[in-house]
Amino acid sequence: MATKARPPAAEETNRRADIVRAASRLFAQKGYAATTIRDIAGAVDMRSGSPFYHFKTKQDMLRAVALEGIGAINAAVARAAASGKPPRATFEAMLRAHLDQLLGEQGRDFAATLLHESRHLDAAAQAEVVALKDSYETMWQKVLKDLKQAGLIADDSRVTRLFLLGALNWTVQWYRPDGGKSVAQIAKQLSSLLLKPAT
Amino acid sequence: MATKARPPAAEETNRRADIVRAASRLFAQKGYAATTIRDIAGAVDMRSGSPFYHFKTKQDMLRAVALEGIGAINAAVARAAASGKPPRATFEAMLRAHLDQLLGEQGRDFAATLLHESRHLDAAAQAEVVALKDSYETMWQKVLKDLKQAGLIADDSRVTRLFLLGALNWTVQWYRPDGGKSVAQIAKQLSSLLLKPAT
DNA sequence: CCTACCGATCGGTAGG
DNA sequence: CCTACCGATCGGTAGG
Repeated sequence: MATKARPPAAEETNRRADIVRAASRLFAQKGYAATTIRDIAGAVDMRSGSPFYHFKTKQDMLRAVALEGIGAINAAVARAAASGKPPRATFEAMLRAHLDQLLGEQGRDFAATLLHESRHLDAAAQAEVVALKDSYETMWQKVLKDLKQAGLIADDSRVTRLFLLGALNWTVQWYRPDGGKSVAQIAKQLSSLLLKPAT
Repeated sequence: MATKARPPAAEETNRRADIVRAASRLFAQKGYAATTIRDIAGAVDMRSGSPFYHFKTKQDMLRAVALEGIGAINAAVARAAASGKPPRATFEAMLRAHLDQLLGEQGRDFAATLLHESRHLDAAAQAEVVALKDSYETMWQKVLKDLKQAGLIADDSRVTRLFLLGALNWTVQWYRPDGGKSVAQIAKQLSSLLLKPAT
């Protein structure tokens, strides 16, 4: 009787992923509370009762979206942070990675849900997200320290980091993909604003 | 028959203001969609039907909160902008004024609702808010120009302004009044981060 | 994953 | 401003 939990069939995980993606878009657009199970079901051509075959509650869907959001940002920025380049180049690569997740087609609905709807998570899920966010911020703390040691920034305190993340996360409110600015340009501009010019 | 609209009695406007204040707190805490008319009524000791004596719809309450929010920020920052001091001092006074509205007890629920719930406004009300926001941003555009002419900042472009407002508005997410930092200290720190040191 | 459904709750209203 | 109420909608479930 050495039964292990059977790995889910490909179709099953696909349908589940479909639901999560549809939920991320609707949560990002209308907000969690204003999004209906029927909205989500309709977006993936199911009837209203069927999403509950994949998720126990609506909150579990939000949890899945938020965790995928912070997970993707974490992974992308971690990759940039580990590039082994000098501080300024590493910093700019991290800015690009973060903005790619927030503004790019792949991640933006997950990121927007993470940023704006996390308060609707229950306490347990909120704690999960906070833990991942903390480890995320540690990466920024580290580059800021490196930048300071390289003499590229005057202050690497907590508040500086929060200003930086604020400027980054606020782009969600105003960035339009058709606005003529690329993510790379925006990253470069923020870097110039914060760091001393390369002499 | 020269009847003018009778000015509302003091009690009437007080009760209305009570509702708006209670709504601002609940919208800020739980979000617009998750806040119930019964929540609001209960917070001002009314029965569930009574708020509709003062407002036609729930959306009208949101509109009142949002307009009061942007109005208060606008007024406070305009006062600071008109101080006639040199650019750096004016800039710092504007930072303090903005942060006072976002983080101070008076304005924070209105500001949070404005920042996070405006998408639930109908198109007409949204246009009203956007118009006020535009005129608000113009004030920042002007100081940034003055700062550049004074050689205190390298770039006064639109994106710089949006980074600045992002750093400011994001404070709502992390600032705790009991955290040991005053609004004035935070304003000073942001000013130092963005402007060249006074030589 | 669908059908059929339930109890709860919601924004809003009529009449006083 | 309250009482009493309405139709609509919501998250979730039983049974297949």
